[in-house]
Amino acid sequence: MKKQLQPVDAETLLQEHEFKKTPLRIMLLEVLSLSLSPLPVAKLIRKTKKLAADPATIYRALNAFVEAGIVNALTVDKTKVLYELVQEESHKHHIVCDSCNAVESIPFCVKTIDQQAVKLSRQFNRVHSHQLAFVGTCRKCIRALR
Amino acid sequence: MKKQLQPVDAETLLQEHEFKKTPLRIMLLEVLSLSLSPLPVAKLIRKTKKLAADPATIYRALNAFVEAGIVNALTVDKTKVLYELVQEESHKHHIVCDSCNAVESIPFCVKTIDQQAVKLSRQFNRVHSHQLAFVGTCRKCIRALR
DNA sequence: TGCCAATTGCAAATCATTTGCATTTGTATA
DNA sequence: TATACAAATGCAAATGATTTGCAATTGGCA
Repeated sequence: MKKQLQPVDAETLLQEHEFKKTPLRIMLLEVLSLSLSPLPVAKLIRKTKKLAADPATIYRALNAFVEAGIVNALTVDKTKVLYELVQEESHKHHIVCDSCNAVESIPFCVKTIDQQAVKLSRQFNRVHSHQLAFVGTCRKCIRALR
Repeated sequence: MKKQLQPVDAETLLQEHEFKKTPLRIMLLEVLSLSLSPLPVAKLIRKTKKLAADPATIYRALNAFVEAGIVNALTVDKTKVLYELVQEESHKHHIVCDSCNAVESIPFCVKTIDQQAVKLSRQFNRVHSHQLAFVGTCRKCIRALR
């Protein structure tokens, strides 16, 4: 039942998306792939501090990854953005501790989420709120765009 | 079946929460209560421009309302925060157009959301993504806090 | 090896939001 | 109705994360 964490082959991933294999980008993808939960930029900066990369460079890399669909940016609230590698497997949702910021993944997609999913998360016993927003394109815009 | 929009009694609401009944705060609550969808700060500034209130004052009012539980701040993504009056009735979720920013409410709570809910939204025909995060307090923090 | 575009570092710019502080305003009470 | 005090406001300045311009560096390919 326990899922084995397999480090993604960062170099291959970069190559597939026509990115250069730079030390920073490789390390970013490795850190993300080895993390059990989505990470904030601050933590990514710390985890790559060996490379002493400029924050601007890290932001640029993350934005490029999100744009390419390699990485998902999860906005928990105004000031809390977390990055996670997009995994082949299931789309994930998350539960965040508003005290220590611990993040746990809930391996259900919206389709099947219900109170059960929350209960299944054993690390939490109080859920104060949740935020859900779908993003898409409305008909008016689709018409206007063509 | 059509829901009638009833303007909230802003003054009573303010009084109940021990806020002073100032013109700005009254108008903010009225604008929010009359809106069919959550509104960004920019729009709230425009809708209250008669009062020529300082943005700082509007932010302060909104934060106070959120803190008091009168208003809900919905974070769609990093740079898109929408405010809505908390209504007695059902907890709502939303679908946002990433092109024109139109927002539509989905009158289902997570408990019952599934593909059906998305289909029921007639204004949209492409849904690119959705973000869901529960916020709560994990056991570790609850233990630490007492 | 050499070239060119992608990536980076650094500094400066951005921009929404917050904060400090003096002034004004709402409300409770005499 | 007048008085007093905390809440609310306006204004200007600070904040702070993220972005951008630009010159220098680096990775990948001929």
